[in-house]
Amino acid sequence: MLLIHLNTTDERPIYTQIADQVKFAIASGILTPGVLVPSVRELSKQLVVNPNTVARAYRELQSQRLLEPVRGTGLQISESAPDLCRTDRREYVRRRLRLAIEEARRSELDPQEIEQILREEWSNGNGRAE
Amino acid sequence: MLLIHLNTTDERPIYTQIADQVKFAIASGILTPGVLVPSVRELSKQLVVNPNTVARAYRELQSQRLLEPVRGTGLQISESAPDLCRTDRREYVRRRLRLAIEEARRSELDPQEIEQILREEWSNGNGRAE
Amino acid sequence: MLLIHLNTTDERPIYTQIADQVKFAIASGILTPGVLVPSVRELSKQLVVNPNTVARAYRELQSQRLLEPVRGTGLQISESAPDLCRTDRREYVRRRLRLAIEEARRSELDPQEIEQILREEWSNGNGRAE
Amino acid sequence: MLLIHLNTTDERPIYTQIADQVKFAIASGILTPGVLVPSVRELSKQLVVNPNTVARAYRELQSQRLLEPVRGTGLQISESAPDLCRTDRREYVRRRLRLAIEEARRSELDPQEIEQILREEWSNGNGRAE
DNA sequence: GTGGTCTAGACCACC
DNA sequence: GTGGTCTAGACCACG
Repeated sequence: MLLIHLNTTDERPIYTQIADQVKFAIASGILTPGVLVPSVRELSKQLVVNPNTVARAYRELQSQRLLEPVRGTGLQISESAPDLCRTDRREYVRRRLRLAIEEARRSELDPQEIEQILREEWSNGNGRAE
Repeated sequence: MLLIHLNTTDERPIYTQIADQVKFAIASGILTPGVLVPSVRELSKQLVVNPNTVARAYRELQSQRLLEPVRGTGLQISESAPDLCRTDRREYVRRRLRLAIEEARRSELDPQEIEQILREEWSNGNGRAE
Repeated sequence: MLLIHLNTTDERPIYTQIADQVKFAIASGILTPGVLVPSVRELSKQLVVNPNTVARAYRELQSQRLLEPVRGTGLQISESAPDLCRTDRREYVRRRLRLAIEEARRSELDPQEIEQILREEWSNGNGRAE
Repeated sequence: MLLIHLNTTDERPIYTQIADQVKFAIASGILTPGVLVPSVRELSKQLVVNPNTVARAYRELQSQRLLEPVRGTGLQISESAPDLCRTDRREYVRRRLRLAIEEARRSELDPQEIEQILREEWSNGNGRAE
């Protein structure tokens, strides 16, 4: 069962949030090759979201060869998806962290203070659920 | 002299880029209370941007009590601006880092790997001139 | 249904009149949390003003956390809006009255005479339908 | 000696503030017919204000027949000024108070609460020197 | 000269 | 359909 959590206050578009979480589910083995993702209508109902939004997320995933259509049945995880997602994921995480760190440096805040913040924020979340 | 650089590839709106750079200039002491910011028309000419866009940036800064109008003369840095900007900046940096870290966690990548990436990215930039 | 009336003789800008009337509507319970305000285009058509003017009014309300965007859908009254508007309204009324009274004092008119005027003007309006 | 206090945070234009205070000074007998008001240059220096601003205030006062030019000498208080100002002043004060009260009513705040605020604000200032 | 308001209209992302 | 961004240009009040 695929669990997706949307954050409407997040500035990122909803379709991106959906696509990213599908990718994470693939990378972590929750979704494996051959498994069908929920139908657009079903997922849109579950997430209380416009069907177009889910369709767009799936479209993105198809264009990245992570989902492939099975005629008359739905969309399934592709054979190559796990590999693609695992490397993607690492690069993605690295890139986001790098951007945040670069911006922190550009703010001309004292580097020691930045390091302090980094330490705090990293340890903050460790050990808690969600 | 206030130097503002617009990044057209940056996804953030122009007025935000302007406002943020004014804030950084205040936080780092380049702009001090009582100093007039460049006039809307002047800055818009310098940045090759519509005057309305600059005006909007300045309006945001006014609503945050960082700029105050001197009638018929222009907009000046408020007395309280430096304090506000310094704490703002810290909060801003912290928030960006926290969001990136939270997303990294959500990716279900191995925490040790995340920490490794964090270390690498942080030390990467240190020691180099930007 | 939200009814907004613009007063062209009022010296206050149109966007302020719009924003204030939305606030009053929230304070008096005509608009409740979760309700969508009329779309920018619709209200601008109804009021025969430029869409940008309505958008600006809504932007002010957003920056005061009274409206929040529902992406692709519109702007809704925030959960905290009623409380904010009710206290705001009281402060607003108080401020206007204080300013008028202060100016009356500064006029060096006999205080007894001012009090007399205050009484008259206050009782004048009571009991009549506006 | 004419004492004028400008409030730069007041939303009213400076030239209006100057003109009004001259009127109050006439109404209260500080300035009497035949007395010369300070020259534009002198008053502008004293108030740290653009000479144009003082000139405009004086222009308004002349157009209301409160000041009259004495060739080669300056502007003097007119014979009829005190009467004009005294009635003006009462009407002015009354009008400002009425407008504030009307707006308070329009806010649909509970009338009892408005009366409460009125009482508080009125008694607040009594007894203190400003 | 300054900022503020408003109009008109284009283009974009999102749902 | 929705709001958001940006441009272009007119007009106003203030100093």
